[in-house]
Amino acid sequence: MAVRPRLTTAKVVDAALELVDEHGVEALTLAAVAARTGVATPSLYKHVASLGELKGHVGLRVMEEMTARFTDAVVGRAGDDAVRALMHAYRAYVQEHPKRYLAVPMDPLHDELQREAGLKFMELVLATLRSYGLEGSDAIHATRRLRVIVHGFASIESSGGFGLPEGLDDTYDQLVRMYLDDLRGQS
Amino acid sequence: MAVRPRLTTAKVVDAALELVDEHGVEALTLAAVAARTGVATPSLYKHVASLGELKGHVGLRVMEEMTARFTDAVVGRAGDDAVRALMHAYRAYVQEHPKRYLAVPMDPLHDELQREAGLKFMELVLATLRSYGLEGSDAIHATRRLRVIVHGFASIESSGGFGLPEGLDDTYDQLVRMYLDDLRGQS
DNA sequence: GCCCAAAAGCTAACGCCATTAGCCTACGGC
DNA sequence: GCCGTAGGCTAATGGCGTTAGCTTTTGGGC
Repeated sequence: MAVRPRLTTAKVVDAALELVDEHGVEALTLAAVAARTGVATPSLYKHVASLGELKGHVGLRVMEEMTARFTDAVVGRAGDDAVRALMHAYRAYVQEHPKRYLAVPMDPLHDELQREAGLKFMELVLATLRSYGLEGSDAIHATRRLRVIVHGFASIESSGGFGLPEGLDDTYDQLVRMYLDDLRGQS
Repeated sequence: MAVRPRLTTAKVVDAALELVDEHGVEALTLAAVAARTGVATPSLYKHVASLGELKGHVGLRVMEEMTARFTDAVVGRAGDDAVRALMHAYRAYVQEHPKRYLAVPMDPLHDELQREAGLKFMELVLATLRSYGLEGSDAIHATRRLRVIVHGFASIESSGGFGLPEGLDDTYDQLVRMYLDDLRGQS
C-alpha cells in the first residue's frame, strides 16, 4: 500500500514462467529472473522469500491455469463425453507447455502453498466422474486411475520419452478407451 | 593399468547411489561424493567427466538393476501371469528405492550412454507380451500403455503424490486388471 | 506543504558448488 | 633402476543463493 511498486510478486512469477517455458525448470534461477526483470538479484527478495518459494509459486500458477482450462473443457458435458474432454484437454495443455508441466510438483497436497489448488483439481475430477455414481473409495480409486494414466502419459511425452512420436495420438486414444471401458465395469 | 587405483568409476557411482538413496537426487553433488569417498572434489574428475555424466551413470545403473530384477520376475511365466509379475515387480522395486527411481531419466533413448539399457528394457516388455501375438504397431501401443500405467503410478507414489497411502494396493491391482482386460481386448 | 516511516531498490560480502590448471608422487613395465 | 603415467593434491575462477546494511522514493497524516 505504500510506494510505487515497480515490481510485484506476480510479475516476478511471470518472468519465471517465461524462463521455464523457454529453457526448462532447471534454468529457473534468481539471477536469470533478475536479469529479465531489469533488477539486481537481491532485490527479488523483496517479493519472494527464496528460490524454492518462487518455484512453489510457479507450480501453483500452472496448476491453477490447468484447472481453469479443464473446467472449461468439461462444463456442459457428462459421462464418457466429459471424461474424454478432460483427458484430451489435459494432454493438449501439456503439449502446448511441455516444460511448464515439468515444473508442477507431484505432491501438491503436502505443500502449504499448493494444497488448495491440488484439492480443487481433485474435486474437478471427482465432479467429472459424478454421473457414474461411484461411492466412497470407488470414487477415490477411479480418480487415482485417471491421474495415473493422464500424468503417466503427459510426463513421458513432455520429456520426449517416447522413442518416436509416431502414432502417439492412437496410443492416447487407446488409453482413454481403456479407462472408459474399465469405468463402465466389466468383470 | 598403471598405479594402485584407490578409486574407480564404479566406486564413485556406488557412493553417488548411496547419496541418492539417502537424500534424493537433488542432493547428489560432487562435493558430497568426494566427502563420502574420502577424496578431494577435483580428484573425482579422474573418474567422471562432470556431474552431469555422473548422473547419467547413476541412471544407467538403476535401469540395469531394474531390468535384471524384472527379468528374474518374468522368466518361466507367460500371458497374464507374466504381465502381472512384471507390473508388480516394477512397483516393488520403486517402493524399495523411491528416491533412486526419481533419478532415472524418462528419455533414455536420447542419451548415448543409456540408449542400450533403454532398448533392453523395451525388449523385455515386448518379450513379456509375446504370447498375446501382437503384431507391428499393436505391440508398440501395448508396450506404451504398459509403460504409461507403470511409470505413472510409480512416479506419483515415489514422490508421495497420493494424498493418503490408504488402499494404494487396491488401486494398483485395479490398474493391472484394467490393462489385462484391455489387452485381452473387449470391444 | 512538510515530514517521516517504510517499501523497494542498491552494493558488498559470504559460502557453496562445479570446473580448470598445474603440481606431486608412487608405482609397474621395460 | 629408470621413467611415463595414473591418480591423487592445492589453488584459483566464476556462478549461484542468500544476508546485511545502506539509499532513495513516496504517499499519508499533520
